[in-house]
This record gives sequence, C-alpha cells and structure tokens, in this order.
Amino acid sequence: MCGRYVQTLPAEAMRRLFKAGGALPNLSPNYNAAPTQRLPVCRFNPETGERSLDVLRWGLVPSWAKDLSIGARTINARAEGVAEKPSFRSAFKARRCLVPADYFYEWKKEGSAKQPFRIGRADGPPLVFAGLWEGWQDKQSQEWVRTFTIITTTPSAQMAALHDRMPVILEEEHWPAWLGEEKAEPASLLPLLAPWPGELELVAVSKDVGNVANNRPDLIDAV
DNA sequence: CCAGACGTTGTT
DNA sequence: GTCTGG
DNA sequence: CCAGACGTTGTT
DNA sequence: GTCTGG
Repeated sequence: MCGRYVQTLPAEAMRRLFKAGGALPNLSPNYNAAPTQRLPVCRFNPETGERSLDVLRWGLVPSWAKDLSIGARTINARAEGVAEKPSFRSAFKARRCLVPADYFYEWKKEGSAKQPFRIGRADGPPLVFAGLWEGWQDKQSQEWVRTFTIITTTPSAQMAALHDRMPVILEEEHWPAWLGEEKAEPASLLPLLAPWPGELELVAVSKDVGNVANNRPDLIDAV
C-alpha cells in the first residue's frame, strides 16, 4: 500500500512547509510518482543544524545490496518490523526523513476491474509521510545513490473499507522527533507510526493513472 | 564453520 | 552488514 | 502500486 | 503465475 502518489508542491512551497535551508530541488509537478523515480524528501542535517530538501530514489536499497534491484520491493516498510528488519533497522535508527505528497493513490477491486482513488487530507494541508533513507555505493562507478521508503501501518477506520494498510502520516508537532532534531531513543518513536485518525478525502480518478507513462494534471480529476 | 537471505503488496 | 539455517 | 514481459546459445 | 521496470 502506497505504491503511487502525487507530488506537485513547488520547491518554494516545500521550503516553507518544512522551513528547510539549502538548495531547492528543480522538479516538475508529478501526478504519477512511481517506484524508482527521483522524488523530494526532507532530511535534517546534524552538521548544519538545518533541514534540507533532497531528491532521492524511491525504493530503499540497503548498503549491502549487490545492485539496485531490491529497491522495487522496498518502496514501503512495515511499521511493525522497521526496528528489526535487516533492510530497515539502521535507517530507522539514524536516517529518517519526511516525504511530502498532495495525495496517494489506492486501487479498489470492483469485480474484475480496479478503480483508482486519490486520497488526501480533507482539512487542506499536504500529506507528510514518515520515511527512511539509505545510501548505497555502486562498486563499479563508486557513485553513491540515495534512496528512501515510505512506512506503512494498519488502516484507520475510514481506510479499512478500502485496504488493510495505509502510509504513516505525521503531524508537524512530530517532525522534529522523527527527523532526529531532538535526542530520543528510536524505540520511543514507534508510537508515532500509528494510523492517522483524521478524515481523508477519497476521489475516484481516471484508470489512466495505472500506467506510469501517464503523467498529466487531469489524472487527479474526479471521474 | 559457510551460504544465503535480507522486502512489500494482494489474493487464494 | 548481520542474522539464520544447515 | 500497475503494466508488461515471460527465451536460448557459447564464450570469457 | 510471477518477476521486473517505472
């Protein structure tokens, strides 16, 4: 769950949202953000004491991986195992990030067909997912690739009608702890990885969103 | 000791 | 890198 | 998450 | 049916 989302926030809006310093990413609005793509996340840099906006590859690749291919299957990390799983535990301890989104997409089975929905906060602000990031070095080229994953949890009462998982949504008051700006035992952060209890807006959209090659503003229009 | 795995999703 | 299974 | 592919041979 | 790529 949470394998596709919308990310159209202008860099300047993300800078304001997170009060980030440093360079701004130069990205086009993305109405069909998919695994392996480069997408913006917010990280805290302990050396500068500032938050930064950085463009990472979606699908966390552990440092020990032989190649990037595992990243297609690590686009989500289950909250229940994030502190223990070999692929995620070191990132959970030291490399947490925030992932901004306008909406995420969810497909509902309707008989043999699948109807996509866009899901966003009913009260206005963008979604901010709890994420983890990791660095991986290509042994051949020596180049570093930074990747991220979105944490999932059990669904809220509202989302349970649609699916059995949902992405972890963090409120602003919890961003400092999640980013590691405040000293905290990683285990003390686990309670944050709970289903967001607020109201979400579900809107049926075009089936065209299924094909990652499609990326147009009208993908988020109600159908 | 070495070899091999290391992840999520949905569906039956 | 680190744990599990054989 | 969905869409689209889904193979072999020999050689270093 | 199951894996890979985006």
